[in-house]
This record gives sequence, C-alpha cells and structure tokens, in this order.
Amino acid sequence: MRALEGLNPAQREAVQTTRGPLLIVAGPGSGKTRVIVHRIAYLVEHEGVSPHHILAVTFTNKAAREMRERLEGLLGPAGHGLTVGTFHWACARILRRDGQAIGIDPHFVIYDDGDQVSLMKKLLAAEALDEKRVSPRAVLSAISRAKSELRDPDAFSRAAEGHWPEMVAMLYRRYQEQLALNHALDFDDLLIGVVDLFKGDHTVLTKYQERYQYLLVDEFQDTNVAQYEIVRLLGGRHRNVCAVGDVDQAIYSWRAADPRNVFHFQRDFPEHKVVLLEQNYRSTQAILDVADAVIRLAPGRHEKRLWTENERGHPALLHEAYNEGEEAQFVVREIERLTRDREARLRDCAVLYRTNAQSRALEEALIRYNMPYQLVGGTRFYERKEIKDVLAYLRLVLNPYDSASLLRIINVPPRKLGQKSLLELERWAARQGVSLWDALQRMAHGEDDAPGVPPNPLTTAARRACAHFVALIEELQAEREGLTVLELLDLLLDRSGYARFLAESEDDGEERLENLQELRAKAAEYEDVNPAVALGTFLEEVTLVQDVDSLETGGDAVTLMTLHTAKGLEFPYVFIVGLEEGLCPHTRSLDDRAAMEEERRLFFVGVTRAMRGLYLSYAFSRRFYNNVNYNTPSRFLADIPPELLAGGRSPAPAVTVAPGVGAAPARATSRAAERPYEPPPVERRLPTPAALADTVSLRAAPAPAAGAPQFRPGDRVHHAHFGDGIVVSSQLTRGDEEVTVAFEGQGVKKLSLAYARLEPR
DNA sequence: GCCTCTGGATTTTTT
DNA sequence: ATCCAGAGGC
Repeated sequence: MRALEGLNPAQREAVQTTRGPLLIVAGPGSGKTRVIVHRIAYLVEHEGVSPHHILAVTFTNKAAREMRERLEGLLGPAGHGLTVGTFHWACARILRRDGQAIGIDPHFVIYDDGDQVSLMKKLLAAEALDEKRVSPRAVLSAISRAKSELRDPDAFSRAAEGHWPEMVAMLYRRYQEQLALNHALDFDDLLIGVVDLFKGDHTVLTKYQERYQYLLVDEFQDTNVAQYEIVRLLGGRHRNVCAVGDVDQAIYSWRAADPRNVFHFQRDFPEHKVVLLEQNYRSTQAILDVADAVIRLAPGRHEKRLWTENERGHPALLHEAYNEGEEAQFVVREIERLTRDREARLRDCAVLYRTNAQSRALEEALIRYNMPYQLVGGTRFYERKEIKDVLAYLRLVLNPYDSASLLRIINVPPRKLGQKSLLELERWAARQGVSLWDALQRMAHGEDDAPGVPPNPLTTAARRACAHFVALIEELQAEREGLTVLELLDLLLDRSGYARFLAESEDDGEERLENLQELRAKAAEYEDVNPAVALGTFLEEVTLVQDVDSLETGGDAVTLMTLHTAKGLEFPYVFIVGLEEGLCPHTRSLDDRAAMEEERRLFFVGVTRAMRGLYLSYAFSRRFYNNVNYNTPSRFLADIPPELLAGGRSPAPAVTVAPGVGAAPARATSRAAERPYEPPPVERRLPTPAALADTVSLRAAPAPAAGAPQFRPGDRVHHAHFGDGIVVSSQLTRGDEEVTVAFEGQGVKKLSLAYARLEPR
C-alpha cells in the first residue's frame, strides 16, 4: 500500500481513520502535509472514494499549490477530479454556480483591497467625513471583522453604542449597498455568501454535502467564524471532516481567525478522534530546542513536546549587526559562504522578516553581490496601476455594473472627463436610481431626454466622450465570445488607446508596458479554457491568487518573505532578521497581551521553518523612513538560553560585526550538513571572490593586486542589471574593489567588483 | 480639463 | 523614500 509507506504509527492512524470526524494536532515539521496527501491517496486508492467527492481546503494559495503538486506525484491521473484550493477560491466557485439562489450575479466581481479602499473613500466623502480623521482602512477593517464573525449590518447596528461603532454601522450598511449595486463581493462576502446560501437553501446545501463527502481543512487554527460555519454545514451530513491544525502556530487573529474553532469542532463533532503528531522530521535538535524555549513561555498552552530523532546539529547563530545594511551584508556573505562550501544551494536559503518593508535592504545587498533571489509577496504585481487599469477594462466587459472599475478607467487614457463631469454623472445616475453604466448607456443611446428623466447635466463634449466610452465597452463585449482572453486583451489595449497612452508617457511607460507583457503571458495560459468561462476564470484567478511571482521558476535563488508567508514551508537554512523590539515583536503589539502572544507564535513559526541551520539577527540601528531608530534586541532572544546560541561564533562562521572590527571566526566547526549538498549547477552565478576565499583574514589579507583599482572616476561602464553608467568613485578594500557608479536612469549604486560583473565600455 | 507642485502620511501580517 | 490628495496655474 503506497499510501502507507514510510509513515510512523501516529501518521498511519491519521491516514487510515477515514470515517467520521478527525482532529489532527500537528506540530511543526511533523509531516502534516504528508499525512494529508497520503490520506487523500488512501481514500482514493484503498477505499475507492471518487476524487470527485473530496474537498481539501487550505489557507493560502501557496499551500494549495503545493498540495496539488504532491497529490499529482502520488496519485497521478487517478487523482483527477480532486478539489484543492483556498477557502475563498472554493467559495467563489460555489457562488458562481449557485449564488443566484440568493441574488448573486454569476458575473460578480471580487473587490480586492484597493477596490475596497476607493469605495470606502467615496462613501466617506458622500457622508462629508474627512478621510484624514476617519481612516478608510480602519472602517474597512472593522467591517471585515464583523463580516468574519457573520454579523450583518443589522446585527452590527443593534450592538453599536457610541460614536465610532454607530458610524461604522452606517458605513457598513452603505458599503454593502454599494457592493450590491456594483454586482461586487469583497473577500469576506465570498465566505458569507456561501454560509447564507447553505443556510437559506436546503437543496443547495444537500447538493454540496453529497458532492463533498470528504472534507480536509488545513491550518484549522486559522479559520474564522464564517469559515468554521462553512465546514460545520458542509460536513454536517457525512461527518467525514478532517481538521488539521496547531494552536501554537495561530498567527492570523488580526484577520479574525479564531483558534477556538478547534474546540468548537470538538464540541460540534463529539464523536471525533484525535491524533497527535509530535515527532519532528524537519529540524535538528538544536533548532527544536530554540523553538521549544520560545513557545514554552506562551501562556495557557497544553504542554506539548516536540521531539526528533535527528542529530543535534549546530547551535543557532545570533548576530548583532550595526544597521540594516550590515545585517543584510551578513546574510548575503553567509549565504555566499554556504554555497561556496557546497553546504547549500541558494534555493536552500530563506530570509524571513516581520514586515515587507524590510526586504529592501536585503534586496540591495543581494543585487550588489549579484546573487539571484526571489521575493515572495511585497508589492504585488496585480496592484500595479497599469495592471489594475487593464483588468478594470476586462472586468467591465464581463460586468459593466462594476462602477469601481468603470470610474477607474473611464478617463484612462484621458478622454477629457474630469472630476467635475464624473461627479455630475454619478449624481445624475443616483437621482434616477440606476447604475453608472445604465446612465451612461441611456446617454449614449440618446434616451436621456425621456420624460421623467432628470436633465442631463453634462456638456456636449462630455456626453460625446461618454458615448465613445460606451461604444468601446460594447464593442469589446460583442467581441468577447469569439476571442481568447489574450486576443481580447490585445484588442482592448489597441482600441482603448491604452497601449499608445503608455508608450507615449515619458518616464516609466516602458517598464509598465513590460509589466503588461507579463499579464499577456498570464492571459495566454487561458487559451485552452472553455471560452465561455475563460475570461471569468482569468479575472478570478488574478484577484484571488495575488502572488504571481511565486511561480517557482526552478532557478536557483534565495527566498525572501515575511514570517507570515513562511508558514507551512521549510528551508535547510533560515535567517530571521530584524529581531528587535518594535519590529518583532511589532510596535502595534506591545500594549496588547494577546497580540504579543501572537508575536511569539510568529517567531516560533519562523524558527521551526529551519531544517539544519538557523541564523538570528538584530541591528543596533535601523533606518525607518526618514529617521534612524535604535532598538533593543527582541525580548524573544532573551528567552533562549545562551547555551543554545552561538553568539558571534558560528557553525558557519561569518563576518565582522562592523566593517573592520571583526573577530576572526572559527572555521573548524563548520561542517553543518549531515549529507553534503550536490555541488551547485555547472554554471555558477557566484564567482568565488578572492576577498572571502579565506575567512580568517578578513582584516589583514593584502589585496592581491594592491593599489591598482580597475576602475577610476569618469570611466564608462556597463552592468547587466543596471545598464550603462559612469564611475563616481572606486575604493580598494582587502582584495576587493568597491565601485560607486552612477547609472543612467537607475541612480547611484555601490558595487562590489568581486561579485558584480562590471565591464568597461 | 490637465499638469505640476507641495505637504502629509505611510509600514504588520493576507484572502 | 515614495505615494497620494488637494491647490494653483495654464
């Protein structure tokens, strides 16, 4: 039985308990994903359950993707028909199919963060509220929390006491009205919609209960009330619900996740079994000791001991950096050493941080050292203006009632429809009680002077512009059915004049066009999808799956991401940077006990990502936006017994604390790998630099060609990444040469010649 | 209506 | 540092 191969007794039990509710309590690295995947394989291969009847929901797209891949590997074509995806994705699918029963347009759009904010700003303006006094995001987050707890505007209103709650209640109501008018749902509505649907329509509920007879929910501790309700309803009939979770890894309470759902599950499915997975296969004992020291201080937790049969390994290394730049340099140099010693490939290394803003210093260092990296998350591709603009056009083609999209692009490229005209238009539509699109159509088709219609306030020029716009959208709508997504995209770029508009915009038009190329590439993937649903599927994917760049190009690169994003992943070598008070734990958690506990769990999650090497670092000073902060080391570091840390010394010895001040590191302890890595690929991106060839002599090594800089100020040079530039200055440093170059249009960069390929021109 | 300038805020984490 | 809203000039 392939599905049971290589499993320990607990894992085996989890796999074989297929009937009835099951709670799997899975510590980090305990083979959780493996168990889920094998359990599904066991259901299909051994119990003869049709994949069609199995639904596995995860929390993030990344997790869903990984699970799908692993299932494919294990089951192959036999796994065809499995449903694996995030909660939001699965709900969107259900609502597209059956949402009409509760009045949801099958062509609904999903409003992302940006759409929500602009809608809320409009509402605030309409209520004469100053958005500087009432933050749109704060209101939205209050609404989101209410929605996650399944409190509708009425319930919210009833409970509201005081200025702020009453105002939020009013805005909540208006917000929902607007969404309905736009045929739009926000992320929370996807979940609520399914709950309403299931509760309101017994036939539909039964249909889905019969369809998904086997339910698996990963990261159960991160479900919110709405998500739990979906699980409870869907699994209520066949009761084959497998919940997998670990309250020690609950890090999403800010998104209204409620770890108490684990207890609710036990209450609502009293016949459930519990399986504990405690053996860790991921990390060395040394790393687990650190993890345990951190998490054991979390109050009110079940004493749960992680243990492993893995070797002890090397102690974690704690590094104090002078500032964020030096911290980044420490990381990069250490990764360079690991790869040079063939202990690791770049893809074995991950750098984790608390906030996305911290990635910048790391990126700068990585670029300077010419080290390939992959940034996960951060400024998302689909949040770029040009992408959002073009997507807004596509959304309008499918659902012209989406006035957020309409207003976004009705004057992009400029059609001489300014704020004033648009405001008049909105008022005019509101007075008639119709959507913007209806109003525009009336105008364009000359039906705006019918009796009972208020006089059209727009100027002749503005009316003509509107008519033009309506004709454009109608043309695209007419063409849609006969075209692939890519063809439609290209048609739109041409007819709307958007492509020309970008090409002619002086500064960054070129870069934006390039981004559009990426969107075209994405659209091309939908060539084989049924044309009737291709556009809808495409739009849904880009809204729900926002991390386009985690496509795992297969290349060898260092991974950069936040601690949150790292959950569920593992890496042989993990660097956690910025371990300072105010950052990790974050300032916003300092005065909130529960939030502080979550910060601890977050750090715990980070530590337990590491398989064989763990590096912790903090910086003495850190630049925020304008000013420099001096933070004390994170309180979590103090919770780790000193003997578990190699402070300053390293299993993989490193670099000076501040330039020129370093202690010579001890090389002798450095064989961290229990099985050596494959040497890096033939084509090595990292030339072994003379400067670091001998770590012992960081300070004293004389430059090989002392006193002869390769570049002088004024030299014209070329760099693969930055293009052409002129040398500003050059400095010899212990065998290396640091060249400061002013690049055309890229600004001034400091490059290390040992890494960067800088060519004279 | 459109462009440019200025002052203020912005950064926690994600579907 | 960078993005955005509002003001003012063309």
